[in-house]
Amino acid sequence: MSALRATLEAALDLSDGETDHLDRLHAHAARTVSARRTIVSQNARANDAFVIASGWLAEHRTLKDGRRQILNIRLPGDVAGVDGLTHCKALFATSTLTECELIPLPLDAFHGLMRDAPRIGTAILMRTLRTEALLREWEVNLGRRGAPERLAHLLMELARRIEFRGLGEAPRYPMPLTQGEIADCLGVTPEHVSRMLRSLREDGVARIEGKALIVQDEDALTRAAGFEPRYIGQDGDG
Amino acid sequence: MSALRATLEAALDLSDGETDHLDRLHAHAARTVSARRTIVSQNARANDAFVIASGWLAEHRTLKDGRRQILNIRLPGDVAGVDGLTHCKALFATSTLTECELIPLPLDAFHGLMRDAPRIGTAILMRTLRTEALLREWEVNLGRRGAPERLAHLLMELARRIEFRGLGEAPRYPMPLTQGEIADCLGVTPEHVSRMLRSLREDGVARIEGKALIVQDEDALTRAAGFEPRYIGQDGDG
DNA sequence: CGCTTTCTTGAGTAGATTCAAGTAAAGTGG
DNA sequence: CCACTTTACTTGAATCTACTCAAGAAAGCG
Repeated sequence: MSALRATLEAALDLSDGETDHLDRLHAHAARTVSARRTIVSQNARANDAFVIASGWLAEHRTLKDGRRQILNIRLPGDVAGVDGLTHCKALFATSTLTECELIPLPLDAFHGLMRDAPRIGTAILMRTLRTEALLREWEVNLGRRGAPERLAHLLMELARRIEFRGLGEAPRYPMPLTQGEIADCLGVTPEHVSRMLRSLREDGVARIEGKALIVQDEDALTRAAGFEPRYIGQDGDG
Repeated sequence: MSALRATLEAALDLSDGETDHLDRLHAHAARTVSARRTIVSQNARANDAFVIASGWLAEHRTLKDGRRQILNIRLPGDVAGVDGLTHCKALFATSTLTECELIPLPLDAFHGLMRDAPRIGTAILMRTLRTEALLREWEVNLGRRGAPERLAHLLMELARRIEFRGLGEAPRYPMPLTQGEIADCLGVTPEHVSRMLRSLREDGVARIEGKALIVQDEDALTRAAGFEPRYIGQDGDG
């Protein structure tokens, strides 16, 4: 509960009636899901959106021949699955990357919410829309940056988003992704990710150890990424 | 006016008060913009969203060294620039690909709209959110498909969207993009686009002639694209 | 018509893949 | 806690895709 309410209150200054509506939205108890489980399958009909209380999610799509692209990483505080409002069938799958605590928001309750507390509905939609900024950055990454640049960019983006939410601090950030999953974010092979990480490690720029990312030389990583962080933060991150 | 109102009426069944609000939104006259002009620059503050009455727009982002990625193509009937509501500065540029007639929707009027006619505001936001489905498909395209597959996929997507809006019919569709622009959609070089188009032409699959795309063998093109059209249409296109 | 932009085509190159083999790490069940 | 199984990671060599550079042809535009 608090996660979503806190975000919305920062933007809106809610009335009592509105907080009531909001509380009714997450009548359901938080659901704990273990790592690497699929919450919503491609083409399935979703019944709930989720507020992520803890843990990481990935939105991804798999082609018929097995190639997979991760479209977006969702961190604690994000609202995932709002697309269920606008599409009958999920165009992409949503899976846990770590164990997650998810607070379900029943999608059918949204319609009532739009009627009875439109400011909240609008705020959630606009918040979701803000999040989509990340997708465009990923498009640039996939389309117009070379693989090492893409990797550096992904690492910087995650570090910034983690910092912004107070989930970690320089130089050490949580990093639950496997190299295979990183490969699926970047559109490259896992072998290539391994080679690129070795190069970053040997150059003393950054390393992944255990489930942590250690950024040893942030300037170098920023340069390697051509990172322009405008799209993270109040104005960009969701 | 009619473009947006027609779309919304299909979904909503508007009251008189609501159509009034909608009409007030486009108090301003349609603006004609010639081809290859930038409507909104990267990092600029936008004052209006736009309903595209006619013409094609591209959303794109340019890196410091000049590499450019087209993020999305917008066709007549689309609403562009709603992201101005959620971001102070534009994270990407918006430019005309052809001469366009654009109906400005002042962004500051949106806030009143959300208060006074929330159903309309919500409908516009949800419509925008639906459009974002295309971005995810582009991510898959850029990340996990080879260049010829990507090209075929782009052509199929455009053909379907054009058909869906009644702007063209098989086997001949409007195609105002230059090969350089296609390259910027696909994340490849213009030379490579030229080569791939030659190959499609020589195989009798599809050709671009003048400013038209002629799909000679739709099955072959669909196969070449690995095209899965679920994301176009009522449930996906915006 | 001349000028610019767009397109075409070729040859050589670089970046990332594939395939293959082996090592390390993380779970699982006794 | 250990042996076993599985998954994740590493590294190398050969291959292929798409890029770069270069130069010329065609198509638009004033």
